[in-house]
Amino acid sequence: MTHQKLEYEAIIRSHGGRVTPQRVLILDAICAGEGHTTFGEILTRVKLTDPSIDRSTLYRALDFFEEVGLVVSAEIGKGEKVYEIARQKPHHHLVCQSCGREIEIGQQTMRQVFDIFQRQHHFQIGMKHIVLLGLCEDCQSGETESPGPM
Amino acid sequence: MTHQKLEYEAIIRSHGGRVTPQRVLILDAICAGEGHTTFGEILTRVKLTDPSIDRSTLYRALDFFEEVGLVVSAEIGKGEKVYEIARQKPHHHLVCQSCGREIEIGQQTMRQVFDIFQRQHHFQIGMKHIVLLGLCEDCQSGETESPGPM
DNA sequence: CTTTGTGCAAACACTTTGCAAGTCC
DNA sequence: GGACTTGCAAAGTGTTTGCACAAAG
Repeated sequence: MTHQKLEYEAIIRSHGGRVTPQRVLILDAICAGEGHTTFGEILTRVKLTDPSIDRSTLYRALDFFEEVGLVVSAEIGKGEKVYEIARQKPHHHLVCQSCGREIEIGQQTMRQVFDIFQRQHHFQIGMKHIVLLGLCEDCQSGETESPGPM
Repeated sequence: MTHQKLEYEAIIRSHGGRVTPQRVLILDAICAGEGHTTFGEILTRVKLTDPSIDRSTLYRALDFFEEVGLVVSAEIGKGEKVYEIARQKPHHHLVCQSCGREIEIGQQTMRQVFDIFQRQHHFQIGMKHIVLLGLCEDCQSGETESPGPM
């Protein structure tokens, strides 16, 4: 984790941002939470080291980290938002049954989907390449537009 | 929709609840929103007919409807909650690659998943029976437990 | 007539914003 | 020193709660 910190700093700086002790602390706190971590968890963890850190600082830092791609967030049930360090992962696709177009599903998206199954069925998806069929944005209007039961 | 109203009333009453014009209006408003409807949409629709209905009434009504199973809600991105009338739909499964166990994915779960693809890729999943492979709750601990990249 | 539901207003919780002081580079 | 960040406090949003009155059964 330590040598990665250098990379964080480079990314932060390359976006015109500054490396402050608060931000480092926050990143550490997110790392500390294996996988997804909630806002509250991060705040608690951060406050252990520096109780003077304000909620607004955390909000702003998380926004910034997401913006520069250091952190990804995903919504999980009950309005809870979870954060985690971004990294490269397997790909998944959406394929349009009408025009054949292939769309790569983003990391964030798949994370959200997997989290749902994990939370609601305690099931860990193991597929490294999922393909889901349906209609892409363009074909949704052109197609039969069947609004029937999902 | 009209003859279903009788069923709603029966369900409401069977739970010791009362059928008020407000509740009927709210149910109608949810029905009117083909599929998922947000809190705001429901409120707007309801207020068209009766502007005196209060937000708190809507919150309480939705809670009640969910409690008695008349309505299901699903979280979609950004803390938005969507509501819809509960009913039977196509099934999807999770299949354990270790023990072969088959788990049916709940309506709510799949709704959430589909909403994610819709929102983030504007893609409408058209599959009537999706099967996802992975590890079920029991096998997650027994198996290799590879915590590696997703 | 009893119990439940509604509307209103106040209370809460969570997030965002403005700004002066502090800090990074 | 200049630009970016922080902490604090205030303002927004969205949701919940207390209570007297109204309505359903």
